[in-house]
Amino acid sequence: MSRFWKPGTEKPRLVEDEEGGVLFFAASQSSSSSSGYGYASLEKQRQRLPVYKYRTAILYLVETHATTVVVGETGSGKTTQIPQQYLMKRVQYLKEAGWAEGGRMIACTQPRRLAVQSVAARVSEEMGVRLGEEVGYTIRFEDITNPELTRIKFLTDGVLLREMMDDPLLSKYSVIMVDEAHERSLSTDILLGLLKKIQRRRPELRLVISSATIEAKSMASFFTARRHGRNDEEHGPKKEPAILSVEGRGFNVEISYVEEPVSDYIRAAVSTVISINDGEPMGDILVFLTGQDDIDAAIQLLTEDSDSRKKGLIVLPLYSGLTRADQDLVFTPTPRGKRKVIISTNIAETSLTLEGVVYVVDCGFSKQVFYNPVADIENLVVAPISRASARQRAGRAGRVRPGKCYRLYTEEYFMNEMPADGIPEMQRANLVSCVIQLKALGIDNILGFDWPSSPSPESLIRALEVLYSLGVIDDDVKLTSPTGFQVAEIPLDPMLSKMILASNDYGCSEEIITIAAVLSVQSIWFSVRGAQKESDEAKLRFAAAEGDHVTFLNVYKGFIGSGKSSNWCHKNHVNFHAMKKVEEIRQQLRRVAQRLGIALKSCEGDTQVVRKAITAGFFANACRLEAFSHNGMYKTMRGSQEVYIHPSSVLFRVNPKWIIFHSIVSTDRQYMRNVISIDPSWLREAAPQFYQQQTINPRPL
DNA sequence: TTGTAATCC
Repeated sequence: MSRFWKPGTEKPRLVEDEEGGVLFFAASQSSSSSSGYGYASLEKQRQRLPVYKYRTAILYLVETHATTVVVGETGSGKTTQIPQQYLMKRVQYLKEAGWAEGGRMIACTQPRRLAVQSVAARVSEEMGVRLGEEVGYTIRFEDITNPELTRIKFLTDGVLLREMMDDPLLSKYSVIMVDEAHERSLSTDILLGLLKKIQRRRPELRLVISSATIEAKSMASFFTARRHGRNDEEHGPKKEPAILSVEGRGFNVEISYVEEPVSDYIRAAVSTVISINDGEPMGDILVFLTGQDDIDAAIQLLTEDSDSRKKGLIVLPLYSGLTRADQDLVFTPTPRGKRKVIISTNIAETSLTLEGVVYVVDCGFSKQVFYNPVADIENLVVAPISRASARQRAGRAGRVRPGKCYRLYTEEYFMNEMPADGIPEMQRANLVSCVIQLKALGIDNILGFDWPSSPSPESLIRALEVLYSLGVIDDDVKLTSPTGFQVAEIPLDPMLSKMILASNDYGCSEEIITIAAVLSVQSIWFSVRGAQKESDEAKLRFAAAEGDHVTFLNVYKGFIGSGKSSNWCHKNHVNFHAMKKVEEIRQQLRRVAQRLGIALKSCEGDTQVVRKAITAGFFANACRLEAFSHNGMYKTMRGSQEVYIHPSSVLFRVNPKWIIFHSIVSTDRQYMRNVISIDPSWLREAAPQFYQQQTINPRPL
């Protein structure tokens, strides 16, 4: 298809930069107003967005380049504007050219569900169409699109990856925009690698990669073909990616650093808040700490300070584990004469935007997961953030007017020691799900896959080992049929998927699907700090001697028996919202299971078959109680690691001889969460090649 | 005798 750019119309100024990319500089000097939108019409608001000025450039670049990297801060309007500007031009062109519409859609991916919903709503409003018609969205459990009408579709990158299993070339789409690519989430990175492959097969496909930082350069070089073919513009797009820089809408943020490194960032954060309150004009304060413990400690210190109480500080915590009602408190407008202090985890860095923040206090750390492929254990550790994160945090102060950011580390540290970019999740995560997804898409050479950032070979090999032991891949590292394909089809971790497949043989698919759904939510228990005692007592009402998984079945049964009552949940310290989510996941899994030919069947209380099915998926997590152990020490069958049952488990202090755990949290010890007792003979039944006879019999000490 | 950074299908 030829491009629609028409010579003679307004032409963007393009400048070749030193690396062969195309950099577009602002065509107009007129500054767009950045202040609040007031009562301006939507169209007026839109014209104020920086990206509006660049629309012809964007259209031109996308038409003439296979890949366009758009760099722009949040708020530049690139997410909402690029898809619709592009669509309108394209539809107009196709009409003018007398062509029927190709029927292909524009996809725009986001890492988070909430972003998908809000951006789709915004764009449909701007275009004056009903959501779900020309503009729609798809997230898990929600498909608000119409196959006949939808032209722009917003979706999570996870959903787009799932769509590839049915349509590997994503042939439904003519343009795919990957937003927030700089966040480098696992699914974004997988998607980028796959899109690069698709591009070779579909030269007419256009990619727009949107990134917030100077990471644009590495994105562009990733999408640059290794061997440069002839760039024949008459017959196709340029292979070299274009880079388009869109100015941001934010205000200046004045940065200050501490002169000496601080030894206690919580105390430092609190005293910074107090001095802002004493010496700076009105405006809310956002403090970045690492987790709930830090936040509670800081709030404690702040409320002890009688001065801050007197001076009308409203102190609010913010983290994902809070209830929605508590989270919503941070969005309520600050009363006149008062000042809000929001003490938050990383959730305020990317996932939600707080209006009214003028001051940011940044401790320089966040909690991050690191996967150890040798031990096959994920650790959550407090680690230094990157300079990119630090800039993102600072930017949160400049959304309504010029702001200030107080960094609780030295400028020297920022310049010389702080890493420029964070480590992509791909290099920190367990890759079992990622590898099976690629396998299902026919990527044979996983180790040689062209990743945006290569994961460690150790992690890949560990993932392949796990999949091999599950019987999901064979000796030739190919997906087995039907098991491998079925496991890939189920939207869960492969060990959970295998457990569901096995439940068919044991006649307990209804129970196992419930268990899989419960294990997919954070926690079904409602926990209030300081009220563990009541919570523990409530838990005992459901406790099963077999372990936590069977306990979940009892809770689920009670929940259904109550008519899914929130009151029942409240009385039993069960999290109603978590149970609603369990129901949703459960319904989806039942549909998938039926599609795979799994009979939906209940074992009517036979907990032995339930535990056997669990063993079929989680045999690698078997542990044996150490002989003569007085403190409940277990050792993993694989690797002989010291592990303990988590005190929140119903089997805590019960210490059955043989158990299987679902996951490990490592703090001062390695604690197993969600454990179930088993008979060791089931291990050989589930995985004969994994458990040789001799490893199960206790060795002489 | 204890903890839950943030996401997603």
